[in-house]
Amino acid sequence: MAILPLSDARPLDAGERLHEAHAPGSAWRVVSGAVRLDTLDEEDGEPVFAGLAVPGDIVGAETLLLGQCHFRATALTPTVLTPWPGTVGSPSASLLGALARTEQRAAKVVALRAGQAIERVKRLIQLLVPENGGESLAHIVLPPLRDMADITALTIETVSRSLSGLRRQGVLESTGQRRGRGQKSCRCLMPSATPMA
Amino acid sequence: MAILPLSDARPLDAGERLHEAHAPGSAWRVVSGAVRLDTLDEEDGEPVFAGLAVPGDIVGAETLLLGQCHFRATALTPTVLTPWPGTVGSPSASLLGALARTEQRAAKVVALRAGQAIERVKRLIQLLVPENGGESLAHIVLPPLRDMADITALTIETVSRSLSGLRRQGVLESTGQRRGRGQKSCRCLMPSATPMA
DNA sequence: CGTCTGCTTGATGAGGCTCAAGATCAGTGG
DNA sequence: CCACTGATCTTGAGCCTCATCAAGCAGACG
Repeated sequence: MAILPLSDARPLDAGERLHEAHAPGSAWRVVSGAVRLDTLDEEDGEPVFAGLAVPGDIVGAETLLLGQCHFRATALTPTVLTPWPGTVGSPSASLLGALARTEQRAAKVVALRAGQAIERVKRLIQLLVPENGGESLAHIVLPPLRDMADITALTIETVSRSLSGLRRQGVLESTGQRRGRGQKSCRCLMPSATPMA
Repeated sequence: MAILPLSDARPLDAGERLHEAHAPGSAWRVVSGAVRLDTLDEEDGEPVFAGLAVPGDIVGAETLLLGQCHFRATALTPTVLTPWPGTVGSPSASLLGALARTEQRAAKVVALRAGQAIERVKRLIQLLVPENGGESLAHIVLPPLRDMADITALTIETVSRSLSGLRRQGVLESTGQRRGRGQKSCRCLMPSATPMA
C-alpha cells in the first residue's frame, strides 16, 4: 500500500462538491474522509443517494470512459483526494482492484439500509471510522444528519435519536457537541468496519 | 453491442448456484435472467443480500485478480451466462465499462431499499424486465418471494401483499399463477428500468 | 395420499415517519 | 456588542406502515 507523494492531493471541505452529475470531471482516489454519490431523479431532479466512497475508493472512474460523470460527488467530511489512476502498477490490475473494491463498498452500503435504525447508524459510523491499527478509540468527524439520513434511508429525527441511543450505550462520546453549523466531532468506541481488507 | 456466439453460453436454472463465497470461480457476463449476490455474515454465516446482476453485468470479476469469489452467486430466474472478458475490444475499455456498470447497478439496488413497500417491489420488477424496444407488454419470470424480500429488505408477506397491490392496480397480470414449486410467471405492463443506457 | 415448499391473507403491535416546538451556533448587519 | 437570520440538531406526541405471528391454500413430489 504505497502512499503516493501528496503533491497532487486535493483537499475538500465538508459539503464541498467534487463534481456534478452529467458534467465533465476526472477520476480520483479517496485518501481520507468520505464522499457521497448521488444520482438526480429523472422526474423531479432531486438528488438521490447512490453510493459512498471511503479511503481507497475511486470516484468518477467512468469519466475515463465517457468523459462525463454519472454521479454527483459531495464530501461528507473534510476529505483528501488524489488523481487516479496513479502511475504505479499495471492498468489492468489497478482497474480490477477498483472494480472489486466498488462491489464490496456497494455491498456495505446496501447493508446500511436493512435492520433496525440504531444498528444502521452504528454500521454507517463504523464504515466511516478510519482503521487505525485495531485501536478502537478513534476520533472522527460525523457527517451532517441530513447525509446520514439519506444514506441509511432513515429520517433526520430517527438518526438523531439513534445517535443519542449510541451515546447512551457508551459506544459514542460527543466531544465539543455543536448544533448549528460547524462539524460534529465525536469519540468513537467501536471497531472500524475495515473498509478494505 | 455485438452478441458473441453462444457456444460458450452457460445456462442456469432458477435457484442454481454459480459459485460460493470465498471459493474459486471465474468471471461471467449475464446474457439473460438475473443473479443475486450475497456475502456471508461474519458472525452467523448467514447469507446477506449484497448485489444484483442483470443482463450485461459482470459476475465474479474479482476472481481475475484474486482467484477467489467475494460473493455467493445464485440465479434468481432461469439465466444464461457467457465467459468474461470476451475476446473483443481492449481489456481496459472492457474493464472500465464493467466498473461503470457496476456502480450504476449498485445505485439502483440501493434505491430498491428506500420508499414505500409497493414502490420498492415495483422498481425491482422494472429492473428485472428485459428491455424490448420500448414495448411495455413484457412477459417475465418473477424470482421467489424469499429473494425479492431479501433484495428489497422487506418481508415475504409484505412483498406478497405488494404484488397483490400491483395486480390490483393493473400493472401486473398473473399468467399461470403457481404456488408450490415451479416458476411464477406474469405479464408486466410497466416499462423496463433500462438496466443499461 | 401425505408431506413439503412456496404463496396468500388476517390480526396485532412496534418501530419509525410526520409534524411541531425549541435549543444551539455561525454569520450578518446595525 | 448584540439582535437577527438561517442552518443544524434535539426532543416530544401521535399516527401509519410494515414486521411478526398465525392459519390456510395450492401445487410438486415421493
